[in-house]
Amino acid sequence: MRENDCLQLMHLVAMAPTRNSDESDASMRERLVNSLSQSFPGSALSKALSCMSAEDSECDDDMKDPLSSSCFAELRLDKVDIEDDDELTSLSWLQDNDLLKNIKPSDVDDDDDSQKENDNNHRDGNHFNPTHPPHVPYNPQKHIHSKPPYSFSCLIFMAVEDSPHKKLPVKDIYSWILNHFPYFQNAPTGWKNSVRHNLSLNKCFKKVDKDRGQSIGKGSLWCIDPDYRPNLLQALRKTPYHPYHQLQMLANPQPTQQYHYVPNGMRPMPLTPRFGPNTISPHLFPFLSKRLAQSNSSDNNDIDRDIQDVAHTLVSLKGLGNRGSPARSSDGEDYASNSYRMRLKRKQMQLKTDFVKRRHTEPIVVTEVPSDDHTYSLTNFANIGSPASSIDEEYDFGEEDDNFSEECSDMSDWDSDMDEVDGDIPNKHTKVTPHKNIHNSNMAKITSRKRKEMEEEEQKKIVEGADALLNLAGIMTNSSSLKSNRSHS
DNA sequence: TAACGCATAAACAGGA
DNA sequence: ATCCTGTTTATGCGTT
Repeated sequence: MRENDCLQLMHLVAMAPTRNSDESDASMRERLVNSLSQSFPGSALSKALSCMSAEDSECDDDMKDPLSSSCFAELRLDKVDIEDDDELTSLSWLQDNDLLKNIKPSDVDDDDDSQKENDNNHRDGNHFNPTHPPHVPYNPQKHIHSKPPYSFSCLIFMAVEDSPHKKLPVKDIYSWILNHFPYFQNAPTGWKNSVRHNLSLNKCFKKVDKDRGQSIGKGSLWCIDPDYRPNLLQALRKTPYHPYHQLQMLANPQPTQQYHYVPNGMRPMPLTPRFGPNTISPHLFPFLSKRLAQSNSSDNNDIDRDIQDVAHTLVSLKGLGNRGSPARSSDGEDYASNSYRMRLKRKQMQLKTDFVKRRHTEPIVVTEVPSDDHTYSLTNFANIGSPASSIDEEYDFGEEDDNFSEECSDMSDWDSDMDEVDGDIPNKHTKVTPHKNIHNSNMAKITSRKRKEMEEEEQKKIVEGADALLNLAGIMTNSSSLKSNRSHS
């Protein structure tokens, strides 16, 4: 099964749009693998890609599951060996792909230069580089003297979302930020004040009533206001240094990409890989996939919530609009072709209908204006929802949600649709590959209960694989996420 | 230029 | 008394 996923992933990697139309699948795959491994050494996805690329039998089985970690997990980059880190200059992948071939070496080496500058600033005293160089992929463990390019809102959001119960006391928020962004270990202590200030003032965050008998010390638990969660997701999406941006840039060159035209008439080079408001955001899906990956040990409610929220966001984003990108699938079909877009559009409409049915009382909180992302100032939608006195009333921390799976089961044409888009993705119910035939023959010997468990497990993996594949190709995968949700039912 | 988002600093109150 | 948490106000900077 996992090998099958790997093959699918490789297929999609090969499908991913290339900058050079005549570039081979192999070279494209190699580019992706190099890109990921160089920019984010140790990341689960890059390891998984490396395993598949090299067909390395020594790779752990776990590494073949590229969705075992989320964007947040990626942010939790292990402390990498300094030597290795130096070798893996963050921009080398750009050079490899001719994206920086027109830029002066001094520019290319800005990563190191900025680091040296940061070191100098640090030695000078209390100076910390206030901003991270816009053209250097940010590595929180490496650029420990660069202020993270994330707002405090995003940092808090990530911390809370990365917690098991999506609620944290302020002290743990501090800890999460310190652990993931060593910059703050040496930064002036004012940042804690800023965190508290943000928690208090930012409407995205709400205090949770402490459970009785729960001893967390002083203070309350903080969680994300579900009404504002899409805003935070969008704000995070617009953050230019997300680990998956490089993958995004390779797999889905954006027509909205801002380009800097070099003077000698050479090819333009991308500036900060900033997303436009309607572009596809792959990093949303690793986040979702984390919840999927956690599904083995948690109930489905959180998954439902994330699927809903992310899909809700993406539907609203009209994220199918990979506008103008003449990407082609492996069978030569133009992603921008009418037939392709029509099929995706059908799925989009299906999703839309579903979510309108399910969450018709909840406003769509997706903005195209950055100023609407954050909520120091009140926005109208915030008052539409029910003013529950306790956040627990709005935000279920673990109750089962049965309705959603039932509604999703109505989406009968999903499988066929998926097969149209990518014929290699197996149908979760009826279509059986030869590989699965063998599998099913063995399954027949097992008790029905055990078989059901195994099937559920397998479906999760299928969906995760499909998610990864589509993400790599820059295709919206809320559909596959919803499929996964249905598979839980 | 104004409005806004955001960061930062500071004062203050209340609780552990 | 001290520290932590939470709230509020003020200010400055950058962006739109």
